Amino acid sequence: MIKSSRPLSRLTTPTFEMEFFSPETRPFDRNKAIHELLLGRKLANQLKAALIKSTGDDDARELVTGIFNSFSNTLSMLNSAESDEVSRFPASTHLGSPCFDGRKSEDSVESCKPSRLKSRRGCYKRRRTSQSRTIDSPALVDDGHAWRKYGQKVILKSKYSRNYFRCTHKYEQGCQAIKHVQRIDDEPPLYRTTYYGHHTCKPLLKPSEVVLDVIESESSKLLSFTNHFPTKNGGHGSFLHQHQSLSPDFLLPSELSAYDHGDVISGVASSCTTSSHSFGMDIMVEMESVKFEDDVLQFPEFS
DNA sequence: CAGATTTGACCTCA
DNA sequence: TGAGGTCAAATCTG
Repeated sequence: MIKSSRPLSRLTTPTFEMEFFSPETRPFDRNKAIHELLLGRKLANQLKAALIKSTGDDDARELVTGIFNSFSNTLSMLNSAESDEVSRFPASTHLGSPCFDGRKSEDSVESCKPSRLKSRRGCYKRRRTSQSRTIDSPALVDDGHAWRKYGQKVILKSKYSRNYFRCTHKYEQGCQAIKHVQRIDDEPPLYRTTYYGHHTCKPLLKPSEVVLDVIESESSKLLSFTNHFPTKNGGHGSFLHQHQSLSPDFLLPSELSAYDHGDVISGVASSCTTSSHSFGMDIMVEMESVKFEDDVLQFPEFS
């Protein structure tokens, strides 16, 4: 049988890629952006210190503090693609629905529906007042997770359609994380990503491994771990904000120079803690704040 | 051919 | 009742 050609409507409908990856809005270099933000924050902090010393002007100090916090918040957004601030579905959602069984079982859905049309009745519930976390960004940010698009919808009074994504591992591992992405502005381009649920899927690498990425510049060095790693209390480590309060006792010796972009470090981050920002996300930590002992990453401030 | 995307239909809820 | 969220068949892609 000859396959029917693609309907005209599909040809005329802008694809997600066309809509989101126009030349002026192609994905940006996330690491560079993070580095620039860190640099900005550092400079704001220096300015604040200088102001305190010289003028003591409260207004100026407040302004600089605001700038500093703004940098921190943006960094936090970039790093916590998935945080535990991210929503939970209501207990009844999906898990409580008659058809939820972690699916992949397209068959299992089948099992709970006598006929195709009736089948969907009651098989899913709309999220209601579940918490969510929204990030606005000038470009699409790769949050390090594998997403699969499952829908697209024209939104009333909105120029751009909303795109719906679920975790690729939804059916294999029952991961309930989803996100909605919508372009909300033209000039400058602005994308709103709303995350619901959190990733419960396992990382791609072995739990004892993290991929190290070294971001380097004249003023500072950063380590970026592009995978999860386990913590003492069974969670996953994260280093949002905390590295601001590091003890200088742990200034990094030469060990780190032995590691380079993309290195895989075997071992366990033995002493990091989970915080309100603590799972399933990329981890950025200032180079000076970690050290290696017997190839084990040490995060002293959490010991 | 398996996995991803598209898109119309269906469903829930305000 | 209709806007928005999800499903799933059809289609595409690597």
